Amino acid sequence: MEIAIGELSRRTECNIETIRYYERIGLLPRAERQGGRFRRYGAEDVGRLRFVRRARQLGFSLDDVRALLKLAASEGDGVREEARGVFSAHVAQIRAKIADLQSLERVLTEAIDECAAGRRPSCPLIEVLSGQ
Amino acid sequence: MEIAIGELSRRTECNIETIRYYERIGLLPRAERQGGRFRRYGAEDVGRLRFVRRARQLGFSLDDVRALLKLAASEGDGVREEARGVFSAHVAQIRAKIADLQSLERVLTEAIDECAAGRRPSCPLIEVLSGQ
DNA sequence: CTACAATCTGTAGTCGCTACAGATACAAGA
DNA sequence: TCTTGTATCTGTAGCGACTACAGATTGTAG
Repeated sequence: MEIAIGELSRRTECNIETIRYYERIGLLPRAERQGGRFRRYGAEDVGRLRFVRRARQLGFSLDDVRALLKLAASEGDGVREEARGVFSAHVAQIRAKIADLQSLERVLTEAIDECAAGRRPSCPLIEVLSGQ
Repeated sequence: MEIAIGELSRRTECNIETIRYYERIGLLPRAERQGGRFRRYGAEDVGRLRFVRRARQLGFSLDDVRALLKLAASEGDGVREEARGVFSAHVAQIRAKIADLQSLERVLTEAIDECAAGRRPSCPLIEVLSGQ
């Protein structure tokens, strides 16, 4: 199986420009060129890029993805622990982000409710921003 | 009251570079210069920049902040409704983001638990990324 | 007089793409 | 044969919201 970049893009649902970008930053290995010009890919490349896309969908940074690719390629007892480390750290970040957003939501919702109540002479939304 | 940029930075807890950036992109008005060189600020500038920083802490984009600044400066019946529109749209975005992150959290946590259970021969974390 | 802090302008870097411009190669249709 | 269209190529610039310099200049304290 030998496919061009357009076909790889279709199969992985990854933008062509993004594929070239990943190659440029060294996340993907440099693709072989047909006639020194056109990139050619095989089954392994499809798998690797799908892996990358899936990790990105799960919110991992490209640096994380790099580490995970390495782990996926290596074997041994340490792999599980290391992968668990990357995943746990990521989940911790996500939880922190969720907590942040929830407290934002609370403040904003309260201000909107206050505004809807319409008791105040000036707009409570603007007041929230103007300070305590 | 006439203060320099360093003092403004201290009073608003906003980076000096960021203040200059805000001026450059037209979010803040161009500051008067003392001797044609050093920026000078007054009480109104402190208030405005605090407003901006508070809005940013609440997650509003700079474009939103621009709109909110305009609303805060204007008077009339429309202000409340317009402010409510900006706030509601923002809350909706935050809720969507929270939902996204929660579903990420679920997927990741399940994978980690599966890994901890240790029933599988290969690492479930890597498998999650490798696709079904 | 000298040292140091504060300020100035302008530019480049961050992250993860995305969108061009302009060149080149190849196949199908008139 | 010529034209049209598609696919690819490289290289660069843009997004948002800063942040971090370099290198110049000015103000203040000892």
